[in-house]
Amino acid sequence: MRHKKNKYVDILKEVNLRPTRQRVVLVSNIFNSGNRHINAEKLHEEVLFSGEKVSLATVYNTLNNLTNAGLLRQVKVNSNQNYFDTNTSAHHHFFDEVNHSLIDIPHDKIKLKGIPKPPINKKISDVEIIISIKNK
Amino acid sequence: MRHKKNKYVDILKEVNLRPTRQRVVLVSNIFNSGNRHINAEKLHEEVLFSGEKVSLATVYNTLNNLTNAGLLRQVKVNSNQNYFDTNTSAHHHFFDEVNHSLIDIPHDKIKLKGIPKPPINKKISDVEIIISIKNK
DNA sequence: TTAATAGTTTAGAATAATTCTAAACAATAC
DNA sequence: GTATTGTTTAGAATTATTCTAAACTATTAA
Repeated sequence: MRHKKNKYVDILKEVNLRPTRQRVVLVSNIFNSGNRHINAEKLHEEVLFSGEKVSLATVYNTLNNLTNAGLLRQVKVNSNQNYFDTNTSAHHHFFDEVNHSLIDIPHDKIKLKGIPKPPINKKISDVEIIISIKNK
Repeated sequence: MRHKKNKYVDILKEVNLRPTRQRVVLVSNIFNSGNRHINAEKLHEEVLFSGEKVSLATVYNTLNNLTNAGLLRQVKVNSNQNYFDTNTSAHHHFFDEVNHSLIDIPHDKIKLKGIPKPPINKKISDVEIIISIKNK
């Protein structure tokens, strides 16, 4: 049973993060179910519920680690909590103001025309479209 | 000298907010210099610096009052603090990641095509484009 | 005008998300 | 295996913001 292949261990190794028990647990939780938008508190609850003991500080650390490693991306919306998106490629979002959930919009679905030049000595690092939605 | 006309008193009256000393001070600070993007802490400093005594709680209250009255609009960016924009009409923003400042982009400068339909029973309440910029 | 009332301001406490600290612990390299 | 280095943890600290309730002030009605 030694040398069992573990996808999540490999993910962590690839970005030079030690595959500790906590990180493997978190990474598997985050990445085992398609694209997700999650916040620290919610992820912590999920992990605790699944029976693993991980502190909230570690959840924050790991989310930040993964973001810095390029495996996650932060999405800033009109909510107190920070959301982390498993989809790190260019795309946009619906933001549901009622239940604070995010829905991906594929990048090429929306065509943008006329993006102005940034001020001198500045360059564009990101273009985000957030479409807020509420109940009819 | 009674009945001196005061633009800022009128602004407050129009939205049914009592023109108290503090509110008049804040409103004149906010609106006397073209379009601005400001946060509570900064506004508080400015007002104190100008010699007026207003508590930070009142700054927060007033910013929220004015936002609810439709005289300000919140802009959510990747910063800890909330920014309030004196331009409440539809438009977009550059967000300077280095010095956390916002720059307006006129609404009709950018053409959007292909905005997807929101999920059933939801309607779009807002479309925001935030173009993050950093130093070259 | 003045008194009553209804809304506002304030200091300071409370809250909530997040980060920090430093001691205990665990993964990796040798 | 052991040393080294990185990680986790509980709890404290920090930061932005809101809340509380007492003092105060603008407005209303007389």
